[in-house]
Amino acid sequence: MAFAPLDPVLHNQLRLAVVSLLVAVEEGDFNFLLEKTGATRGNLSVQITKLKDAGYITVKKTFKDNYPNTVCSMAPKGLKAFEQYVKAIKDYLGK
Amino acid sequence: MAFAPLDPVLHNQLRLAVVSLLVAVEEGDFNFLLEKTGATRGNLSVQITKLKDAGYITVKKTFKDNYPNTVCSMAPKGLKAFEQYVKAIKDYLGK
DNA sequence: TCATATGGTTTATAAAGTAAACATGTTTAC
DNA sequence: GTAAACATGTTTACTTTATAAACCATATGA
Repeated sequence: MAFAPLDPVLHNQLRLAVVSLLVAVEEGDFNFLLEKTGATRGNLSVQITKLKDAGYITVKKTFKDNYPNTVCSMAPKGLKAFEQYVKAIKDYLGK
Repeated sequence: MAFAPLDPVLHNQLRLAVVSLLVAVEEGDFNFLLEKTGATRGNLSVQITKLKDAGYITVKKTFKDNYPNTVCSMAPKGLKAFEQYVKAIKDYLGK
C-alpha cells in the first residue's frame, strides 16, 4: 500500500498521549499521566498495561508517601516505535 | 487536557488514508482508493460510508464502461477537519 | 471506628473494525 | 444462448477495542 501501516499500539489517542508525555519527561507516575491526559483512572490503567505488554514502556510499582505509586518510562522498543510512528503518519498528513 | 482531542472520524488508519488521498487528488473512485490503500472492498465500503455520513466527503454513484463506479471527493467540512487533525496530532508527535 | 481520600484494577457494556458471504449486473468462452 | 468468471460494491456476523462504572485495598483524620 502507498501508506506505511500505523502501529496499532500507538494509533490510539490516550496511548499516544501517554507515550508523547513520557518521551518528553523520561519518567512519569500514574497521577502525572492522569492529570496531563485528562483520562479516567480505569482507562489509563488499561492503556498503561497495553503499552507495557507491548514492551513500549516499563512500569515500576513503588510506594510514595505510603501510597502505591506507579512510575512509567519509555522502553527502547517504545522509543523506536514512536519515531517510526511519527515518520509513518507524516505520509498521511501530506508531508 | 494538554492534548487536543483527535477527531475520531479521522483517527483511523483507513479513513485517514482515504482522506489524505482525496485531499491530494481532488477526486478518486472506489478502485483508486482500493488500490492505493490496500484495503478490502468491504472495509473500504464501510469507511467511505462513514466519511460520507460525517459529511467529510461527497460520493457520486455513476457508471463507467457499463460498470458501477463510485467517485469520492473531499467536502469542505472534511477539508477543515483534516487541517484541524493535522494541527492536533502535531501536539502529540512533539512538534 | 467510621467516614473520606488516595491509588489503582476489574468488569460489563458499547463502539469499531474485519472478513466472508451476498447482490447485481457484465463479459467471455464455449 | 448459456454457463462460468469477472466487476463493483454492500451487508452481515464476528472479533477486537475502548470506555465508564463499580470495585478493592490501604491510609488518614475526626
